[in-house]
Amino acid sequence: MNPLRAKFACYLPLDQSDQRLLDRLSDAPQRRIQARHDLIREGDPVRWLKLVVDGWGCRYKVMPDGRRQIVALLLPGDFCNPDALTVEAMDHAIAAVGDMTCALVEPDLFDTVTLASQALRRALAFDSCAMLGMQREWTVNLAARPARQRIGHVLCELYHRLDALGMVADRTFVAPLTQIDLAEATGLTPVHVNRVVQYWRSLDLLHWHGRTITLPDAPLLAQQCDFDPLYLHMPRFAGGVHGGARR
Amino acid sequence: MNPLRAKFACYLPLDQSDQRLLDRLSDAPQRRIQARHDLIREGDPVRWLKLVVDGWGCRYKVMPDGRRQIVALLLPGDFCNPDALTVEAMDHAIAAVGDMTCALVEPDLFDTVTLASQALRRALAFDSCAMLGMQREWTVNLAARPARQRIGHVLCELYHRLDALGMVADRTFVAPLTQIDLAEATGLTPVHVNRVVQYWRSLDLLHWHGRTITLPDAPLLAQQCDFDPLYLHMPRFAGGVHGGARR
DNA sequence: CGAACCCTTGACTTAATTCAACAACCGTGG
DNA sequence: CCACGGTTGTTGAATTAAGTCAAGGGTTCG
Repeated sequence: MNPLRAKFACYLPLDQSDQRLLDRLSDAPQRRIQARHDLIREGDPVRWLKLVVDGWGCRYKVMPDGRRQIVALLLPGDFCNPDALTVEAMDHAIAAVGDMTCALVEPDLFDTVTLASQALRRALAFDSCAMLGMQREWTVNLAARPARQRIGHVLCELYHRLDALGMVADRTFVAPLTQIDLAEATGLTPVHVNRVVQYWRSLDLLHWHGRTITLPDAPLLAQQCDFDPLYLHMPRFAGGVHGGARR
Repeated sequence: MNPLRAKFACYLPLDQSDQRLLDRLSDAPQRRIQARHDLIREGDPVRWLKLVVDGWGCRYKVMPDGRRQIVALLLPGDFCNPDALTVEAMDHAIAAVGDMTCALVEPDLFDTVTLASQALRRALAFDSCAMLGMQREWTVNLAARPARQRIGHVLCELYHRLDALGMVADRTFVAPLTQIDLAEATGLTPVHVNRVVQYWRSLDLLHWHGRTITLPDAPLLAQQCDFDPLYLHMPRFAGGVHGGARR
C-alpha cells in the first residue's frame, strides 16, 4: 500500500483520481540510500523534491564538536524537503536511518499533481501543519520533559504515525533504529537511553528486541509520557490517546 | 515602518504594489492584549489570521505540572496562526510577552492579497520556511547546547530578527522580556538563567538593564554560541555571522 | 573466526535544579 | 509623600538527573 496515500487519507477523504495522482509521485525515479549515509547535506542546493517511500530517514544538524542532533524522523510518505521550491540552500542535512529508498520528484510533476486537485492541496497543507506541529512538540519534549518521558514520547509518536500508515500490527512495528539513534534524537547519551529503555521494559510497557518494537499498552505509556496526538492533526486521533492507540 | 514590509523585503525585493498589499494586512482591525494574557488557547478553533503588529508574543504549551514551555517568540510582522485556514484546532497557545497588538485578518482578505501577487506568495513561502527553520534550530538549541550557549543563541536570534525589522540601533534593542520568560523559552530555571546572564555580562558580551538589551559584540557572541543565521533564510545574512550582525 | 558494532553494567563527576532568603523595583493607594 | 504588596532579580548551600569513563558481553557479517 502506498504510504503517501495512507497518510493523506488520514487528513481527509480522497477519491480515486486523487489517489492515482499520489501514486504518480511515489512512482517517480527512485534512489536507494544506505544506512547512516546522507541523502542531502546542509548547505546543498535543492533541485528535486524527495519523498521517502521505504525505510526511515532523519533530519539532523551537526554540532561544532562533531555530535549530531536529530531534529525529526522521516517515515514512509514523508517529504524530505517540502521547501525545495522556495529555498536555495538546506539549513540541515538528511540521512538514512537503516536503508531507505526515496522517490525523486521533479518540480514540474509536483506542480502538475497539486494543480490537478483541490483535495490534495488541502491534504498537503494539513501535512505541513502536522510537520510544524511535530517540530514544536519535539521542542517541548527536549526542553521540558525528563529522560523517561522524553523517550517514551518519541516511541508513542512513532507508534501513532506508523499506525496511520497501517504499519503497526499486533501492537508491534519494525524500526530500523538503534539506541544510539534514539540518543541522538532525544539529546541524551546512549548509556542513559539504555537505562531508560530498561526502565520501560521493567514496567512491561516496552518490548524492544533487535528491529522489533512492541508497546504492549500504548495508551498507558502515552498517559505516563504526557503524549497527546492532537498535534499530528489526524482526525482519527482527535479523541485523545484512547481513540487511535489500540488496534 | 510596517514590520511586515521590512521582513518580507529581506526575503526578496518587493515593488510598491506589493507593499501596499501588505499594508492592507497590517491595517486590518486591531486588538490589544495585555502582558502575559492569552491571544489564542490550545484547542481553540481558529477563525481569523492574526498578525503581530506591535510588541512581542510567544507560542507555548503547558506541561501537566503547570509549567509552561515557550516554543517560539513572535515579533512584529510574524503571523500567529498561519495554519488558520487548514487546521481546525490549535495544538498550542499564544500569549503576549509584554503588551502586544495584533491585526485580525479575515481569511477573504488574506486570499485576496495572496492571489494578487506572485512575489508575495513567494515571500510567504520563504516566511514559512524560516518559521520551520527556526523551530528546528530551537529543537537543537534546547536538546544539544549547554545553558550558556542556549541563552546566548536565543539572544543572537532575537538580535538578527529585530535587525531585519530595523529595530536594532546602536547594537541595542528593546525587549519586553523577563528572565523568567527567557527561562520558559530555554527550558531552564529562572535562577540558572540569572547566573548565565551574569556570566555573559562578566565577559562584556551582554548588557541587559530593564527592557534594554545590548549585544556589544554580536559576532563574537554568535561565534561562542554556535549561532549561524543561515536558518533564517534571509539573503542579507547569507554570508554568515559577519555579514549582517553589525549596524 | 575475527572485527565491527551495538547493548549493558558500574563507579564517579558535573551541570543544572531545588529550596530558601533577601534586595531592588514597580505602580497603587492612603 | 511614603507605605505597601507584588513581581523580578540576585545570592548561597544542598540535591539530583544525566553525563563521563571504562570495561565486558552479545550479534551480525564478511
